[in-house]
Amino acid sequence: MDQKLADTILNELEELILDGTFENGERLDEVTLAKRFGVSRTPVREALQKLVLAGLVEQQPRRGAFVRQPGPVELIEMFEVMAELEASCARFAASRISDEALDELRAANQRCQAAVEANDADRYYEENEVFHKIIYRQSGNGLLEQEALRLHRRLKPFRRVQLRLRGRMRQSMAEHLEIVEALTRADANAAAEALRAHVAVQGEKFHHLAATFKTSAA
Amino acid sequence: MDQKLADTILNELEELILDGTFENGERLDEVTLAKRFGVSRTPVREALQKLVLAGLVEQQPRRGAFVRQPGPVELIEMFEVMAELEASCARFAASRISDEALDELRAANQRCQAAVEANDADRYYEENEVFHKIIYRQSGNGLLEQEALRLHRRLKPFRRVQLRLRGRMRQSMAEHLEIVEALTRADANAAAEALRAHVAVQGEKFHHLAATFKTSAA
DNA sequence: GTCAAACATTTTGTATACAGGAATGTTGAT
DNA sequence: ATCAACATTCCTGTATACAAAATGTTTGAC
Repeated sequence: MDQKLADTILNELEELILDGTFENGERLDEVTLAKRFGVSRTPVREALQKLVLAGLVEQQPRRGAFVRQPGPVELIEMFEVMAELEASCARFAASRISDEALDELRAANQRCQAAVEANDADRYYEENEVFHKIIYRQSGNGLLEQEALRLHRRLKPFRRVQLRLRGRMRQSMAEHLEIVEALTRADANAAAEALRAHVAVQGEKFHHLAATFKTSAA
Repeated sequence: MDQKLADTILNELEELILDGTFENGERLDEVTLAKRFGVSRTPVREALQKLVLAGLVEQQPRRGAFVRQPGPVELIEMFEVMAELEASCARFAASRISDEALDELRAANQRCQAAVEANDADRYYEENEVFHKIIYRQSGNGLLEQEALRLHRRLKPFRRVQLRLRGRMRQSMAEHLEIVEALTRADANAAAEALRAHVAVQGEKFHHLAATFKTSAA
């Protein structure tokens, strides 16, 4: 039924960090967490180790583990890499995508369109995710797919924000259509370029938004 | 001075796996490893967890940890992703590389040339690594650099083999020159394309070599 | 009053002890 | 002889105990 205790702790902790429940530099005390989850320190330590590997937590020897929310620079870097990874997925997918997957892509896109017309940002967000994940999968490269999913997940909280921008959903839709078209033509370069631009715009929009929001220091 | 025990174990284990000291499906018994390294099970477990995250070890719940050498399919996938990552590095580096780094690149290339003329494969291998790592760094994206370094390291044992092929060093050199030229012109697409091809060829050569070597099953 | 040193406290890192599940071997029946 | 059920044993996962290091506090000297 349930997996290892350490894994459940890992998931919960990850959620708590991504949700922003834990502040940025906040210290993650092992015994406190252990008590909070009602387990011993051992599974907590395991979870922390993995979070370090995932980049969510920084560990200083003999000092402890600290939440490590990405700063502006790292966010830009993550969006840049995301754009490159997705471009690569599109490049491969252009020659490898199946007809069924192309249909699924179009279907997802139509659901996106419906969400735009209903002005349903949540719905759009969900279907957009489906759209992108199909392309990851259709890269035909399991490793690339994994890496893309990993970073996608990491960027989730930040990507969501930029949909609030006026007209962003509509623009995003147009970009989707261009991507599908390029994939249909099996034009690897065009597909890669379209997806790269699509994601890069997300990064820029987010950056813009963050700049307007924050008056606090970096 | 010395880091955590668990980290040294991690490094040693990683080395042993990459060196092929441990067979593919080989089981990694915790107590055996603990005795071998003269420590308790705790740091060994930590190291194993991290190796799982790194993809070198597979863990089945309540069953144990097993060495997970990549099969032919995964190797191809890794080389493909490596090519894409390096292409991305080149793309960014084209506009971000410093003049000093360009000089270093040319210098490394000259040392490569010297190694070719001396027919010194080991020397070439080393300088080639320097060459590539400069480009990773000059992508100006720390995350991308890290990812590239990670996969580079993972592919190390497999990349080395293909240098044995007749004329490969000379061909590789020519490709290096093309890369440097594109970077000098700040031509992002050309640089990306050149590096992608350069790495892809490595993958193909390796694949070719593996096919001729192995009569054993996959 | 301030600075420094020693001590106490807290917390990480490691070792060991304990519990439950999986695999293997044995025994009995058909 | 083969198969199945059971018992034993081994190993993983978790808890706890111990050691060392770092931080904070108190006390004493200047």
